[in-house]
Amino acid sequence: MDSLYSDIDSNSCDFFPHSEDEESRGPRCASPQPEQQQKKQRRRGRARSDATVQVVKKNRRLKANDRERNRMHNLNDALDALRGVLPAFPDETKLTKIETLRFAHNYIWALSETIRIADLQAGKTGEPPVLLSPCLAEAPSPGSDACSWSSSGSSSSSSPAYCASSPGSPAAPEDYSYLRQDALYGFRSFVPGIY
DNA sequence: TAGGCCATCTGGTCCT
DNA sequence: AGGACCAGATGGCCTA
Repeated sequence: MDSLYSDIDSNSCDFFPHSEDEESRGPRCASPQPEQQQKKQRRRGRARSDATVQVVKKNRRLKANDRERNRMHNLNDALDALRGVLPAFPDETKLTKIETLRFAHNYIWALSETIRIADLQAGKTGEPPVLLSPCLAEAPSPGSDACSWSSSGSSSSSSPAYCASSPGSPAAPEDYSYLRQDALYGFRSFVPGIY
C-alpha cells in the first residue's frame, strides 16, 4: 500500500504531466536521448500511465471503502434503532445482530398472534375486538416495568399464554416469557425453514 | 486457546 | 462511469 505512493513520490517527475504536449514529447525531466534510450523512455512512458491508472484505481478504492464504511454504519444505526423498540431484557445484555433480527421477527409474530387471538375471543363473546392487550401495548418500550420480561417461567410454542383474555386485568408478567424464550431459543419451532 | 462477534477491506455484480 | 449492494477474507477483541 505504501509502496504505491512511495513510487509516486520517488518518481513524481514522471507522473501527472502538465499538458498533452508534454505527454507527447515525453517525460518532463527527460533530456535528449539516443534511439535506444528513447525506446526505454517509451517504456517509461507506458509505466507512467500504468502507475497513473493505479493511482486512480487506488483513489476509487479508497472512496469505495469510505462509502462501504458509511453504509455499514447506517446499517448498524438501523439495527440499534430496532433494538430500541424491542422489549429490553432484564440482564441488559445487548443483542447481537442476528439475535436482534430473530427477536424482532418473533416479536412481530407474537404481536400478530395477540391480535388474532384477541379478535377470535372478541368474536366468541360478542365484545368489540381488542387490537392489543393493555399489557403488550406497554411492553415494547425498553426498560418499561409495565410488563417485565421474565427469563423464567414456562414457555409453550403451541399454546402461548396471553394477557388479553381479560382486558381489564393484565396477566402476570410470566405470561410473556414465551416471547423472550422463543425469540432467541425456540424460534425455529415457530418458523420452520427460516434458517 | 478456540470460537463467536464485529469492523473493515476488497473485488464482483447490478443499477442508474 | 460511478454508486449501491453483496459476499468472502482478514484481523482484533472478548469470553468460556
